[in-house]
Amino acid sequence: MDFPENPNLNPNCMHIADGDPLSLDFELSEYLMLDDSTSQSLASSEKTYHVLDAGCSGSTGATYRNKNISCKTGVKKNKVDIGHRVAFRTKSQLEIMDDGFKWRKYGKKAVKNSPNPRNYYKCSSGGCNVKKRVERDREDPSYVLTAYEGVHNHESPCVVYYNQTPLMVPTGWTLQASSLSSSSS
DNA sequence: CGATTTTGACCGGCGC
DNA sequence: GCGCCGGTCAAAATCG
Repeated sequence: MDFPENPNLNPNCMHIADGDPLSLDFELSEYLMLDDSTSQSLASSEKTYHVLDAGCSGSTGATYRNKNISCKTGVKKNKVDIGHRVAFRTKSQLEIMDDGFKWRKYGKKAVKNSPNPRNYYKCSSGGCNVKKRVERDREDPSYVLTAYEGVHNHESPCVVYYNQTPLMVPTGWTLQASSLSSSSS
């Protein structure tokens, strides 16, 4: 898989602080790796995801066509290709998941596909233009769809690195292989 | 008092 | 060309 900038540093990994206040019960049901080179071609509301098998070290699984989280304006020709996109679905009451970075909300939008508003966050660290998009699953309001865009070029404010582990799983998270059938209640 | 959130306006791309 | 839609901006409000 591609973690081009920082081999040690997962682009969007969860940095779990010790004694993390995350006591809520959410389970990561899907971890989706968005290959940007393929997403260039998206012109409709369908998008191709590469499923990253949870618990398996960074292997791209089969492509997965289902949701339409993302949209057309993800990559602008005039803008710098931030290159890295990760989306995953999390079962959680709260959509604000503390992944160790500081996020500043900069927008909220009601999207057509979903009855739920979508929130836009930016990494509040200067020079780091990683963005994050959070919305509730339209079919499962108990799930939260989170999409990261870009790679952090700095360390997390509360750094706890688990080197060479592609996916950080806080204690209490239940990872599931990326099959929809097993992810639902 | 600085940082963050809120919220409506604005902008650009795309389909018709 | 126009309208729709998603994404971003920015001023005001709020919070710590």
